[in-house]
Amino acid sequence: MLDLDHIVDLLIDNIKKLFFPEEWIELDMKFSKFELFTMLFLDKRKEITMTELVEYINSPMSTATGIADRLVKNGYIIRERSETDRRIVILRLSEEGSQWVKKLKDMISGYLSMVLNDLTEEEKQFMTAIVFKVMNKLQEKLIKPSPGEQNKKDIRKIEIE
Amino acid sequence: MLDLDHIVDLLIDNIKKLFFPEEWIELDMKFSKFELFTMLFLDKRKEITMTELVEYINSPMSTATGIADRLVKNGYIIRERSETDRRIVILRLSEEGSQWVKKLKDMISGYLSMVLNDLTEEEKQFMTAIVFKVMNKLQEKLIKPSPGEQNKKDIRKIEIE
DNA sequence: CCTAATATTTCGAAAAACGTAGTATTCGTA
DNA sequence: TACGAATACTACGTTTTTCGAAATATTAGG
Repeated sequence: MLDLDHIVDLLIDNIKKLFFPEEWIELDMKFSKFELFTMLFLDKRKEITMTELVEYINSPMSTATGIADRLVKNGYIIRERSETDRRIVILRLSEEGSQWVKKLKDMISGYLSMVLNDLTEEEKQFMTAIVFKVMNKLQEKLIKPSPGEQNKKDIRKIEIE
Repeated sequence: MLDLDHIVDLLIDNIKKLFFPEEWIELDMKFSKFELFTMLFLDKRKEITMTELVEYINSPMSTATGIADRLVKNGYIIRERSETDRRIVILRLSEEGSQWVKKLKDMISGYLSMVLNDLTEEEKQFMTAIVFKVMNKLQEKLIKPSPGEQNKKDIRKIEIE
């Protein structure tokens, strides 16, 4: 009844909704995906350096500079130099930025609790178990990516031949 | 134990993975999001017109033209005129395009079946029920968006009361 | 101190999205 | 059956975003 291909199609339909949220949510996406996740990261960490940002969003430094430029210009974040090491730039959310993230997260919470409230206790329990199982399985698989894909990023140990 | 805020954070982490797949999958995303969903739509429908494409990806015509231009140029789709109405352009996947979509869908199927095989029969049953319940609930909520947002697009069947 | 390393910005180029104006074809009707 | 409106797209130019390479500023190490 629910064969794999069918489920894949269903999955794709739902992924599309994430990529085009404006089609079904009243959410004015005034941010690029980089900007969005930068804001979310800032909301979680409160203060980050450019280097930390680059590690998180996995982009070149120059891209991160552009992101910070725009977010500062539009008033969503604050950029200041570290007092102890003046090379380092520290980013924080502005009041407006915090508000925006809060609004987004509230919206997500809203949908989430709506959905969760619709489930029975038993279903909730099963769902928790399933989610953990799925995440573990994926993690496990992804920890050892296809051969030749290891040492792809972060500091490399150089093999001396 | 699993409060709402926690789940939201978890959700965001996982959404990030969808937006930055190259960080955890060996998937060379040579496509923009528009191009990607155009290919997936073509894979499902086999033949589409520009107008149908625009309806699906919800973009201006000129954007769609650009998408088709690039996909044709790179050999993933074929663009031809309708015989019966020469204004209409018909898009189809090329052999290379089909191959690429197949590869992507196979990869998704792979992860999916890996995860599903890890679940017990009981869990699978619960999951199916939960997924449907969740999707229905969301649908139900989204069918009546915030007031003033109705008749936004496409033709609606009007309920006569 | 002076050189290397670190942290970040600047600059310029390329790609993507899209508004507006234009072209080609078909439809409707008089 | 001719001709203006409607339809289906494309072309062009601008803006935004990403990002490589070179430049700048600060700190660390010997």
